[in-house]
Amino acid sequence: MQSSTDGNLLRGTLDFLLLASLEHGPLYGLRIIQDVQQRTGGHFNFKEGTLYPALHRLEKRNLIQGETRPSDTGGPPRKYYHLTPTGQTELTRQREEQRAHARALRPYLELA
Amino acid sequence: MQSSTDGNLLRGTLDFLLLASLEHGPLYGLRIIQDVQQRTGGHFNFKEGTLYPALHRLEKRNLIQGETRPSDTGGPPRKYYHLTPTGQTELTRQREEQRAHARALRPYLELA
DNA sequence: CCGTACTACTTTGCATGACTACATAGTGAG
DNA sequence: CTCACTATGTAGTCATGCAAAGTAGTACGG
Repeated sequence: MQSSTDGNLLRGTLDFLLLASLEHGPLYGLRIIQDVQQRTGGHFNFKEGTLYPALHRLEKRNLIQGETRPSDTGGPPRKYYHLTPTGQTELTRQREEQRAHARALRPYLELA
Repeated sequence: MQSSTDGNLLRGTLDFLLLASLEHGPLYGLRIIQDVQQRTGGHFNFKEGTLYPALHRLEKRNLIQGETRPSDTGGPPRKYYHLTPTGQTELTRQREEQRAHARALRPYLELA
């Protein structure tokens, strides 16, 4: 499991997080996990069994594309993923969807 | 399907919406759907096949409790659900969880 | 070389839960 | 009796997050 989130809350957000992580340049798998952890103050920390299937899913949908490169710090080669044009479009769409979701939820979060 | 939301986004939010709907007094199933629709400006509108199993799930966890009452407008009897003390506690917990989720997501929603 | 450690990616199997579609039933009108 | 409307219920399907285990590549100590 992850530290802070119920798995159900990650659903429908994971793909968005991955796409958004690649928005400013290619990253490889394990690096994405660290990236998301940092940017969310440790809130999201999923494991490889969550990450890699998701990446493959996105690649199959042609939203991202992977490219294997040798590691520069020693270690096995890394698979760097970058957004495709379709992926960028989808990211924009999902960002708006996330915003709408947050907006719709707001009345339920205020007050007790 | 629903109009605005991807089903995955509803996951982990549905139970919270239901609990929150009952916070200010008992409601019956179909009425909850209308209630949520209204309070979210039509964003969430799930169907009976989504609602009832969720209600049963919550009742099995003793977070809500149902009570059948005759309809006051004609029609079949209605099952009014109300929060149990445990349910109220759980609602508070989930509300904080939702807030944390929204907070963690914020950096990804800003800017392009 | 060999064993160990670390990094990186992959896969299997499972459990959860939203959705579609359909089923059941109470009530009142005509 | 039949039709329409309301209300609750459920079976089957599908997507997907997760734990756990496996496979490699690289470097280093001996």
